Amino acid sequence: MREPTYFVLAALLAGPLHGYAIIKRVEDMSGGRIRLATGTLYTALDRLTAEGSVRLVSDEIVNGRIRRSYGLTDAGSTALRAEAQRMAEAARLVTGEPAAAGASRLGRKARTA
Amino acid sequence: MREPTYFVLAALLAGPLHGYAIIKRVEDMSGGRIRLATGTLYTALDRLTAEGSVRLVSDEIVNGRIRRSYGLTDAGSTALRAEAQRMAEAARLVTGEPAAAGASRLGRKARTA
DNA sequence: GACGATATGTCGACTGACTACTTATGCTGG
DNA sequence: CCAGCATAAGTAGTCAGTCGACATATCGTC
Repeated sequence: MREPTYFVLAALLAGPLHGYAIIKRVEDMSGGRIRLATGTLYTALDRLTAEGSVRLVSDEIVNGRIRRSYGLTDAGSTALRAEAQRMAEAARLVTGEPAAAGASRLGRKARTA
Repeated sequence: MREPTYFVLAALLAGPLHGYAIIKRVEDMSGGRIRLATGTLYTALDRLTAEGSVRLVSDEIVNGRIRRSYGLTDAGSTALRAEAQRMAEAARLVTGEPAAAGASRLGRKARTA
């Protein structure tokens, strides 16, 4: 899973949002670092919907225009948490920080560089 | 940076390795989860060399065949650590774990979303 | 001598992200 | 009053990176 996809799912953790709101939320969550282009967002939403990580939760008409809200499915939530675990472990390999609880003896930073 | 690229750099953290050794090291580091295809590895090494994250450190002849060893450059090491930081932060958004080491002495800040 | 491990490398296909563009409304300032 | 910005949803074309398959070569072993 690549970063934009990950952040789209993460943005929906707290509840369903519509497209534009996802863009804003991701920008906020990432400290302004990640700015999803609409092309990235909507193709990602289509893909995530097709694979069952996300689902369309509402289809309202606001000001004469459609507003689609997307939410995480159980599968999406599970996939997101699994991905977060993988990322944390991968990061630990480099940062040398031990796992918070139940640390598996991953070698600390090697002295030899 | 995508996962295979990240692991190639991470494998070189402890010192230079040749191509096949990188594949084995990555498999080991990731608990068998990541198996680099040779196509992925050698194109990644070419790309990383071109962008200055990796450099060819030796060109030995072993058993009549060339063996190329690659090592991290300072730029590569910096990029890798920066990436690990980003990944750790992104993971934290989902896992909800606070920053592990170094956070304790700062004293807990008020809840920042 | 066939096969698996070691070892390096190329090529074409595929996925996902990016840039750029389109359409449309509401609000605000000059 | 209309220019420009924020909001809002999308499409099309392109590009980068990964992957599977293939090619080649040596060494040990069965």
